[in-house]
Amino acid sequence: MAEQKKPVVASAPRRRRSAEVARREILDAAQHRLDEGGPDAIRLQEIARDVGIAHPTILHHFGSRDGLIQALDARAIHALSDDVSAMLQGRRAQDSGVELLERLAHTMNDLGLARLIAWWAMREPNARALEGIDPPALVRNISQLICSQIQGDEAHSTEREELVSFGVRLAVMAMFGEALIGDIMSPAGAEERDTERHRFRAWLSELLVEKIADPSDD
Amino acid sequence: MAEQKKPVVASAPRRRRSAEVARREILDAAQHRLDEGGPDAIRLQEIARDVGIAHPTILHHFGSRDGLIQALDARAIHALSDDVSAMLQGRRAQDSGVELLERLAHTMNDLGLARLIAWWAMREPNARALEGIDPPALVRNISQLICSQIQGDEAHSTEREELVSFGVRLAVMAMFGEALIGDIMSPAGAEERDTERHRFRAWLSELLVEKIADPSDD
DNA sequence: ATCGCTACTGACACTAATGTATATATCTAA
DNA sequence: TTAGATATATACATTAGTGTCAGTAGCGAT
Repeated sequence: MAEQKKPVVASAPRRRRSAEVARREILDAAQHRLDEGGPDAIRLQEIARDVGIAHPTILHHFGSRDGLIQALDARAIHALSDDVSAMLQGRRAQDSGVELLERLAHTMNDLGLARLIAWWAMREPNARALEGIDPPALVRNISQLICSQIQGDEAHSTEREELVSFGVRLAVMAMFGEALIGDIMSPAGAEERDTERHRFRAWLSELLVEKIADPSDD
Repeated sequence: MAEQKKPVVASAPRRRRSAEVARREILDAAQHRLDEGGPDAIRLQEIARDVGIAHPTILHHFGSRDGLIQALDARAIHALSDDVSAMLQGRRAQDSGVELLERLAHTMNDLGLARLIAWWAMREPNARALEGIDPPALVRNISQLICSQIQGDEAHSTEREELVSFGVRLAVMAMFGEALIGDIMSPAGAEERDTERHRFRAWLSELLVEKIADPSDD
């Protein structure tokens, strides 16, 4: 009974990925959509079209749209974690502020972290800690990690602690802002804009190192 | 034929606002929704319920959901404009960096400007200049306005111009970031958090004034 | 080779949100 | 008081987007 309708046109030959690869491709496409058009642009059908699959496949891999978004969050969080720990292991940050800022800028921009964070922040009231991953807490912890790393093992006063935390906070804020609205703030063309941003970061790192290394005020 | 169904329960007595008041109430509610739950939370039916009206009334006043959002944008832009020009007229900003920052923080936070800007930025690729209002351009222009105001009428070198623009840029970025993810960065309770933020702003303004007033480097 | 697992698909059901049509109530003005 | 204008309501249409289901096809293992 109920004979299955045969498609009139032969459908394109099916490509079968491993589950892992499929998940990665889907996440990449979703990330791309988010970067291009914001949260509203994360549509299962669109993402599926980008990857070249049918949208139920996404649901097969992630369970639901929300599952996909959670996976997106989790991936970004882990990327940030790895990034930061690599950065901290590599060198004592204090003596090369520029590299720290550049690295931070890269993570915020190219990995699309700034957009994700901003999105979390907007949903914050209902921001649930998903499967053990609490993005806000992790960002906070990471910034504290950087603070302690900069301060090293030397004994330090409360004022100095605050000084360092303000410095890190400023750096994070600035790089976050740059990633999100840097384009808005600088009117120049693409090429010029890049060098301008580099100079801005260099200027900022100098400012920070100066201020933090020599707490001459109050 | 087709006799109109009479409502069984007497509906609440209708309150009739002026168009202006209605628009304002609706915009307020929409803004509130945006602040609470992010862009996705801007739902006509929910907003209507908040105001105490039926959702077609919103469509009557704004034409469409998109019209509502554009009105929201426009209102925020004008608020920012007014805010900034008032700030600039009031005093030469250079000698009181704190007030400038506080004012900026207020606009970003309480007026919900940061969220709107972030939202624009996310949709940026397709960000259309709506009915003569181009939010990114306006933000950019305003920051340039501040720059010129700070620099005053004195003759100034290119380096100094860049210095000032970097300073303003940093201030805007920091206040923008604070408004969006300030909560994430500071773990403390609400009371303590506020004073912490004030101290951060004070610190930053000092930093900026110092650096800009005395360009001793490079 | 063929067998089983599962990635994948097309068709469809369901929901929720926007938008439309038309009637009604309230305010202002004469 | 009446008349016009319009802010508002109810009911419905439409669409778009998520999620379900049952069947298909590619790949690895025996």
